[in-house]
Amino acid sequence: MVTPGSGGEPREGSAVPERMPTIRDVALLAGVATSTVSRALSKPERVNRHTRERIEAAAAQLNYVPSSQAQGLSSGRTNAVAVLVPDITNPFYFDIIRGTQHQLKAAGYTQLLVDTEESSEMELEALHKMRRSADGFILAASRLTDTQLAEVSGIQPVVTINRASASTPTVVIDTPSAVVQALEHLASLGHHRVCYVSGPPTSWSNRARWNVFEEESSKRGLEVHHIGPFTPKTTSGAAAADAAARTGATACIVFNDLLAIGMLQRLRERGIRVPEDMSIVGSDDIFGADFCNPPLTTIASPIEQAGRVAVSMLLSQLNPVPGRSSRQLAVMPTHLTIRASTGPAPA
Amino acid sequence: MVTPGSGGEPREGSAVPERMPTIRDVALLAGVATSTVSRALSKPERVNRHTRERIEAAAAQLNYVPSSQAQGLSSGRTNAVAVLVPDITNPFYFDIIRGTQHQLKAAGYTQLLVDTEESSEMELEALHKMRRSADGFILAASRLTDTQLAEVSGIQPVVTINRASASTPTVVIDTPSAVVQALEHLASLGHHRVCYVSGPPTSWSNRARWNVFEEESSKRGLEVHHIGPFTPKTTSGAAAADAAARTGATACIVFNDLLAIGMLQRLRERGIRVPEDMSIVGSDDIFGADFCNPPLTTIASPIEQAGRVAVSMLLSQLNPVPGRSSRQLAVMPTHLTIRASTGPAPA
DNA sequence: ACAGTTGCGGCAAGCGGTTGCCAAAAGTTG
DNA sequence: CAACTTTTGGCAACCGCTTGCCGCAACTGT
Repeated sequence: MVTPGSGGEPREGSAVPERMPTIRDVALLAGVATSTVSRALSKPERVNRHTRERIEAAAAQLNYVPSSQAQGLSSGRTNAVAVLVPDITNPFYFDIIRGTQHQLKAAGYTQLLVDTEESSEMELEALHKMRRSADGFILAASRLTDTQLAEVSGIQPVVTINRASASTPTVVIDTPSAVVQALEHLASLGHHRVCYVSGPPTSWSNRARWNVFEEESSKRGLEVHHIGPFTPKTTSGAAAADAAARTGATACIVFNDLLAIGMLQRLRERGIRVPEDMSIVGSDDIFGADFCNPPLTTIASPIEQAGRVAVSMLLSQLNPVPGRSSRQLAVMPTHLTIRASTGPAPA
Repeated sequence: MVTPGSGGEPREGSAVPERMPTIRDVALLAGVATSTVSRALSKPERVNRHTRERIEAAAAQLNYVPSSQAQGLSSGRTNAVAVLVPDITNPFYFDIIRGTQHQLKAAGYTQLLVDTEESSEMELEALHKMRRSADGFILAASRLTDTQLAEVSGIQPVVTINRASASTPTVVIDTPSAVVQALEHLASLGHHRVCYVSGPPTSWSNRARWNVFEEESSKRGLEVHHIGPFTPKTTSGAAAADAAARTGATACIVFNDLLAIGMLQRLRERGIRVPEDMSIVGSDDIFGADFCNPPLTTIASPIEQAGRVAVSMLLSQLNPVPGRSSRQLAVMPTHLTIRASTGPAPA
């Protein structure tokens, strides 16, 4: 229709559906059975070296790539791992994604990335729909209840990140202990009225941080305030900043950097100086925390590493070593990174 | 071994390998043949409504989810699209990933995310290894040569982003035209000596920007400088800043925001004021460009939308509508977002 | 030289769907 | 009411690969 040329030459820019070589083609070329090819490629020791080399040559010549689909069908494993994050938008998760991606690739797995949009329903749905296409799941900051989580992890291999639970292997980032550091830091700067700026109520780590905050603050005799919840986005920072200013607190520990950065912007607009009038501590040390204005004092977390560890834990669950039982909990250390958003309490 | 309890109750936290329901189970329960189930689920009109409802009920009851593997095996499509980006670390690609992810999910596709680490070899390798597991590819800022690209896109459906090529459908972000705007902006502020801070030499968009920059600068009688190439990361900003300062230029247009933000930091360290002593224009308007110090004037691009459009183009290539031939080129508009990093030329 | 191992490769039965083809059932028409 | 068309559902052959089982041949020890 387009070009009535002789013999249907491939149109430029469109895929030629030329049949891909199969294991059969390789077997034929190498003069062996398909089973031998399969073994030569996956369990090299199961096949004579000479035969194997012939097969490898044939495979190379044909440019053969096994179909992971077919492989999966018969072997029952997909060699893929799904990573579910509440919000792809959030730089925090990007570091996680980067970590998982890296480690998964190294182990020969494919990463299936899913954005659950902070919704436990979507999370469950993905978990359900993908159970056939992934060997395991990594849930970053899962919004699931304990019950749901237990149920899910009874059905398929799961590792959670920043969501402790008895039923599931977990890697948690130890922000609570750094909250203590942050509080000490603020106290030593002379702050007496401190405020916790809360993130999503469904977030386990938010609850964990608040608990420590409250406990430690009162232990130190500080006047404690609590505002929120706020959506953990820079855009919610304005509301958070206003609310924080109203409490009369001179220092805030904020659920995460995103929110903290948003607050910084708003405070600046309102002429509230940071740190002279108010100190701000964020959490996560995401991309941007070092170059915002002022640079943010924050609870630095090895986020990417957390992603990596999560993958390791999942993989050791998928391919268990008979002797050693796989680790159920990894705690990633954190520390306070002090930059310019914290300073002495106003006189 | 762990608990010698009676009858191997599932160990907490480990997956129970309970067999998943297959299409056969559904067929049995509904009292029809598997073929009918298959059809009821994929081509509803091909089956009597009453039968279909019975099948749907059975499927729901069994909690049946078709195995995408098996589906793919027989149908030849995987319902997955691979997205290759040069560097997951780079916020620019976050936005692309977000866009593709969104659109792919809406179309019922799975996204396979791959980091090619700025290497054309890894890109080719991924393209090759995954050709069985993905129906198509989206190459963001591909590092491939025209020849390689042509070859690849002759074999499989590909859409590129920010990498124009005759052989492949492409969505380009029209930064060049915004470079003109930026240049005008700078000229109107009285700048006469301008510098282009170059990104990776393998980047098509870098070349495109430089070409326009050079042409338009000289057309306007500006003294043009060129420094680089630099790796597009904030850490390269220091070197870039130093080099830029040495040229004597009063304004820089920088390959991307990452690099620009890095320069901002370095300039500040060196006591070179932005914009009083030097104006900086970035490109992309990534996360962070609005809250760095000073906020960055930049060429804003609808990055996420570019990702979405790329997916649309790919999908229309995968499922062609007989009548209409699919679009080969989409140009995304850009505009200059003026913030605080540009100002009048120093006297 | 003989029975017992061991190494290596082939056979064939799936894995869980899809789909071309066919036949029975149902609906149409003159 | 017979002949014809249209629905509708079943049969069975794959899709490409893995794997349990088997048998042959070469090797071992006595």
